[in-house]
Amino acid sequence: MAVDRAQAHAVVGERLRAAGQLYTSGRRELVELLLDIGRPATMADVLGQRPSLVQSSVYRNMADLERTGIVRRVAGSDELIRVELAEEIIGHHHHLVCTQCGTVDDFTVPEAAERALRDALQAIAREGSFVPEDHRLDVLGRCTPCSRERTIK
Amino acid sequence: MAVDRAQAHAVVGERLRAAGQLYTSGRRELVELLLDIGRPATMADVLGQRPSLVQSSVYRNMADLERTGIVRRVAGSDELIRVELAEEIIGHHHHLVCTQCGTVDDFTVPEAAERALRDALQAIAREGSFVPEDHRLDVLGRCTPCSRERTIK
DNA sequence: CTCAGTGCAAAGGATTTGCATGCCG
DNA sequence: CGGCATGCAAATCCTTTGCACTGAG
Repeated sequence: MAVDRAQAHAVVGERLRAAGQLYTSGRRELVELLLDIGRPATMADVLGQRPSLVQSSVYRNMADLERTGIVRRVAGSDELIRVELAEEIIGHHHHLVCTQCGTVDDFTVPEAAERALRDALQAIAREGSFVPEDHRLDVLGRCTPCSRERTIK
Repeated sequence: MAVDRAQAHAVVGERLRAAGQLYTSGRRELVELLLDIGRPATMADVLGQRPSLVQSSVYRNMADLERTGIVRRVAGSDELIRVELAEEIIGHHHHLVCTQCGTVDDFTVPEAAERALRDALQAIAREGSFVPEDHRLDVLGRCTPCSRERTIK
């Protein structure tokens, strides 16, 4: 997924402004970092790679960006908060979740499979009083590094 | 999904024994409770509904049951640990995750849709060095109670 | 008698909040 | 100016761990 950074920033700035918030340098840096990382990042990832950023501000800004629909939370196999840019910005995709180290990576499926999935979900959206907004299809397993390690204990 | 409790307990007891562990009353109570609740439960749910149980023991027993494959973790929209009995016991299903209150509920899709999904996943499993073990298809949205509340702020 | 399991209390780690200050519009 | 954003530190919340004790095989 090739992402036009300038455009990404434009979208983000616009959204924030629409919500009465500012696109400050701290927020810009978060968006920049997420674009760089190219996969769901934990807060530790973010803080580790941008030591200049302050923990509480990062948490608060992520929450703001999430509320504004710029960032979304991603569920891993542990209980750490992971975030990535909205699909509107980085494109539709799914996640490979390592059950051992917790790392989450992106992947896409062929359009045909994607269509089948869409159909399946359509079937779901029916009956209930539950109001569907989104969905997630994750594949759990061992990432490349972890699958190399010998069977643990 | 109708579950035969006696049989469920039999399966659990057997598995634990095979792992050199005991099916104690505390563990039995957890399994019983999970059967009652009928959906992924947080630790708070468990502790709230069984005040006699001790926090640390519940956490430890859940971890043991998870290691033994009797219980599995479920990802919600928050960072709370949620658990449910393995599909081997309660049957294959997917999850409705409320993005507002965090509640997770079970649902199943028609067999045709299930097949389509299976095919889609098959297409995924090929390419990578990632070793797939399991997958999850969740629908995110607003649960019935939350969808009734007026638009928040 | 031995080892797994339990209770209780304390520790740990991640995330959130309070408050004073700085900065953009 | 007025309000949103930031830093720093302290507070919270959930989860994990240490240790002594109990119980089943």
